[in-house]
Amino acid sequence: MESSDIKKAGLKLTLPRVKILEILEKSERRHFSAEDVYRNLIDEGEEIGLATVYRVLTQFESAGLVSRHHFDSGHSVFELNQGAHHDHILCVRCGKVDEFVDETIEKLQHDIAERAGYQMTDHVLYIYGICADCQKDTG
Amino acid sequence: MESSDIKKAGLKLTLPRVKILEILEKSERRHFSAEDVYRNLIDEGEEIGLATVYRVLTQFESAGLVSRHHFDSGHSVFELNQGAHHDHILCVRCGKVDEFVDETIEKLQHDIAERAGYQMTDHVLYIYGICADCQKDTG
DNA sequence: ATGTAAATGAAAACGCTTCTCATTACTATT
DNA sequence: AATAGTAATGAGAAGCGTTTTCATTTACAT
Repeated sequence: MESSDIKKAGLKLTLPRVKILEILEKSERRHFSAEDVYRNLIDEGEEIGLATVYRVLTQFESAGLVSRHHFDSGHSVFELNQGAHHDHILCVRCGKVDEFVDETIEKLQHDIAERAGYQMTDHVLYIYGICADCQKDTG
Repeated sequence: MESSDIKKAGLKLTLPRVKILEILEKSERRHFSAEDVYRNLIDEGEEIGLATVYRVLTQFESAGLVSRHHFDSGHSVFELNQGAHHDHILCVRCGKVDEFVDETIEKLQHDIAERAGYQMTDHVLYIYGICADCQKDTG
């Protein structure tokens, strides 16, 4: 994933787009809200508007560079598309996000869709729970 | 499910609550947005505010009478809790909602949570696709 | 009947996201 | 390197679903 991907997506190479892609790539974090990205930009001294962040993230999504998730219903979370497909498991206490893959579940979903007469286009699987750390904290 | 369930939930028996529960019960529809419920009330000549609809649905959710889903990220969808747990498969063209249960997936989710050190509290599984009817319509 | 706390309706506020529009910047062409 | 033409940007307003506020009304225990 590099700036050339921006051009491949048919988007002009502009500072906001390059900076936003950099933030998604360089951070050890993997999941960002638009606000998260915006604050990172401000911290780096970049004067990029929140509207632009939303626009660029949406364009990146259309281009297949990032995925958008709706973990908790309140706001969107963006994640750079790298590595294979995976689902998410989230801590309802601390907000931690882990990832997992289960081939059996993947296959079963296709089977279910087929049996129901649907041509499957996508799926969403979130597991919510209390992570190991949070279980220790409050019993 | 009857009005007595409202009392059991520790809620006073009021006209808005009774009417809303009625709508959820009587309709052949199973999934309602707050707006859907509100419009049904208006159509029946009830002068109940949208704020009340939201409040009552939220209370019903806390009481375990209804479940709230976030199918498409835009708005919440409510469903009366009756029958067993099930997941949803949705048509991205016409918005149809079907339901399914898969014990294997249910079990695998628990296993995954356990393996990741999480104490599972909930899960969300939505399959998106094009339903049989919509496949016919546009090929 | 009566008192008290809970519930309601209307409107305002809210948080996240998108839109508007005047200005700026990128890229292709000369 | 200069220019033209289109796309991208920033700031603020608007949009949308939802929640809150607050004065008024209602249900329920006494």
